[in-house]
Amino acid sequence: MSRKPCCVGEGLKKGAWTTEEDKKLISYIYEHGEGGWRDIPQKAGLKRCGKSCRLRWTNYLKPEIKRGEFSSEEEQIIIMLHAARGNKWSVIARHLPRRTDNEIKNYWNTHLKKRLIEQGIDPVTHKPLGSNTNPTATTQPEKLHSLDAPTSTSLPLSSGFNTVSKITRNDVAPVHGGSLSCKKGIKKSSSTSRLLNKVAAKATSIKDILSATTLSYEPNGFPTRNEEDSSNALTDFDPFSQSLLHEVHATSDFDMDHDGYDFSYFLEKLERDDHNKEPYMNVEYGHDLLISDVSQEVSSTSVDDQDNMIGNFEDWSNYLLDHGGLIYESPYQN
DNA sequence: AACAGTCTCAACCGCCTCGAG
DNA sequence: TCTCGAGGCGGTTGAGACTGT
Repeated sequence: MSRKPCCVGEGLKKGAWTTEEDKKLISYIYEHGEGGWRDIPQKAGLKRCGKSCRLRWTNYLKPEIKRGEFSSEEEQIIIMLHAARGNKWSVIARHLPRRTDNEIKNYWNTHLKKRLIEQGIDPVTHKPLGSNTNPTATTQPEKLHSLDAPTSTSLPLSSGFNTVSKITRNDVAPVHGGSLSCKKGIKKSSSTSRLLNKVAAKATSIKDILSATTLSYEPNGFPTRNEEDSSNALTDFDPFSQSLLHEVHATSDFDMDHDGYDFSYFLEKLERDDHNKEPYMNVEYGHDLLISDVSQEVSSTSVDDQDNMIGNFEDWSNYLLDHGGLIYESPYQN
């Protein structure tokens, strides 16, 4: 017994939405609010199925959606979260204010995945491609960590990171076929390790990010317009402002051309901490690094969950800040 | 200019989850 | 407890844009 498909109906239109249809949908939702998607097409005078209306609204028309090119910080947060959670686009989207899961998914599939491959990193496992046999997957361990990090980065098999290594773009053999292009404004990516350091530097602003994007809504589903508070945050807020970037660049010697990929060390530390039951960050690899309990995944409206996420973010950033010397010093750097 | 190959991303599809009755 | 429908989610598709020859 199979369920009747949602979008079965005579004369229902498919394909690209027209401006006129958009106007009708926006107008209806502005007046009546979101919800009751099944009834919206008829009430709004649209020959679309409710699901199509919902997708069009949530992925494209919703006023708070941020469109346009992803910043390098957004890119790297995606990479990091993908490493932690896999293709959980909706979970990743919750950590990227004003981005939709669909947009993130598309961006991953068309840009980031290729770039990781180009760098010799398996986009599924986030391990070096062919790590068991690839001699380039090992580098001088003494160069990897300036603190008391172990010189070996091997992990137990169960961790899924048994052969994690530090690699640089210069280390990576050309991808088979070698024609992965970076089109349309794609910048050379920086490494996840730099991401972690950058995010750590910014992590103290995460509360601001979250609070700035905690919007109140009118009954019609649109953000409350209040010049004094959250609406300013909505329209003006840029979680990756140039001033922040400037600070980060100043402290991390940001260099797009010489990248490491030492996220693995971070994960290794998590693994060790978990085994040792160290209190300050008790999460396992495979759990959300920001939201340690899957059952507590963030609801965008839950204060408790948000606090929980902030707490995890702080733990995470503290870890990174405590290991500020993690940045891999590439032997190829000048 | 024309064509073919490639890329991008909006939109669709089908399954899953959750809550109401 | 079960059924059903709404909404959510991740994978996939295909039209149009872009690029190379």
